[in-house]
Amino acid sequence: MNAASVRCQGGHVKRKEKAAETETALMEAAKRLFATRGYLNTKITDITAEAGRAAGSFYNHFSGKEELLEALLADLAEAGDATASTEGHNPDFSDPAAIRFHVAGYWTFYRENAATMLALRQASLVNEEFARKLNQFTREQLSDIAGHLAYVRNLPAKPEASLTLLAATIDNFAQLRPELSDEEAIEALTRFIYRGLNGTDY
Amino acid sequence: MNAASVRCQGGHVKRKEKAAETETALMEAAKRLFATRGYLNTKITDITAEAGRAAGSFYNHFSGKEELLEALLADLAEAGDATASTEGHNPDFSDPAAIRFHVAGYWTFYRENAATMLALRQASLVNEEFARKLNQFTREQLSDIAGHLAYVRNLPAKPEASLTLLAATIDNFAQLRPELSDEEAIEALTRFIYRGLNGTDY
DNA sequence: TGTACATCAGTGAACGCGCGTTCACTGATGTAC
DNA sequence: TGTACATCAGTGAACGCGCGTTCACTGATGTAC
Repeated sequence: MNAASVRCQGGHVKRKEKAAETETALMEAAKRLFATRGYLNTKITDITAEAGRAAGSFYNHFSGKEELLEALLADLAEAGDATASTEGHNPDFSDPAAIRFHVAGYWTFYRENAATMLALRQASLVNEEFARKLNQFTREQLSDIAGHLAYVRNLPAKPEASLTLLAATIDNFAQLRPELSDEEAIEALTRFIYRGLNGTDY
Repeated sequence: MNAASVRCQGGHVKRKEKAAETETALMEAAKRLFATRGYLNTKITDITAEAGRAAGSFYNHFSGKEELLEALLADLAEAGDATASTEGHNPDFSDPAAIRFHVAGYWTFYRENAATMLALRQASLVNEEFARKLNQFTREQLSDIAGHLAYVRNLPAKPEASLTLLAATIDNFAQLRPELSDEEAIEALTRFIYRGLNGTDY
């Protein structure tokens, strides 16, 4: 019955499989709890209970909650890279469509990984190390976009500052979760950012 | 020598005075610590030590760290109201000067109360109650501005959403503390927001 | 004004809760021969 | 293939640290007469 107790031909695979199952079970359980009660309010024993394992089992896989979050961040970075690299996208930020494309990409990325994003933000407040890592991650995500600003003729400020303005807007707007549908939110952000960067409407 | 041991004519004032002194000493100590190590990382015994009092003294004044933060929030609200009410300001957000005025006001307010703002944000992550209170406070601060949007002919989105865009931008930009002087930051924000709201440059 | 008692702010050692972390143990899986 | 031993993932009770919170005590201040 139990999948983990089925013998498979090759031998010496099942033990690692079982361990891997437990590890992902812990990570998934953690994400679920982070989403509802946040990273800081989630205890290690909450995670093991949610995953249906004993408390001690946690330490077979992670040295602590921080290491689990690092694993989630690694997944996030992978997902982020995957999204970014599959794009043969339009980099011309004087074209509203290009901005809309990027806004939509960020929006859905944030939506799909909200639990981990929230956890990272919370961890950053308490842990210097995570503040650095999250900062680094954000900068990597933005590096792609930095180049796109070169297409804009009349930026509102220095390129560096303009990029920060763009990031600040979209990032905080996503966190505030205004009472708008995804489409409305993406449209509002696109228009505001397009205007802010270009100084004209479309 | 010690101010608290000087007898004053009226009698029965000194005891309350001393208590008040200790209370403000605790609040000031807390703000200092919140600014450097954050609200969540600051222990009650850290605060009493920083204020030069015994641990037990804390509970003569506050039932816990939350209540101390509420007191800081009350001060903040007072300061916010004072700033807002002294203004006979220009409400026309189709005029860049009006936007600049408000941006500058928020910017310096945030700068002067950074410790409490940070503490509130951190507390909100862990404590539902504070999330509501901070939200309420922000909405009060914004209520003034909501009216100013009526002067704008061609908003980027529904008034409600436009207001959130404005708030998201300025708020997160302040938190990110870009490497700009105050003047540059205010100018960059003003221009970006003016454009975003009006759809034109100035 | 003086004396005796009451009250209050402040003290700091001690208590105890919550939770992270350990560790001896179990049973299943893998390995050696 | 079978047997005996080794290894490993998982268990959960127990331990102990950190820190919030209490409380009996002190000395100063206020009050009553």
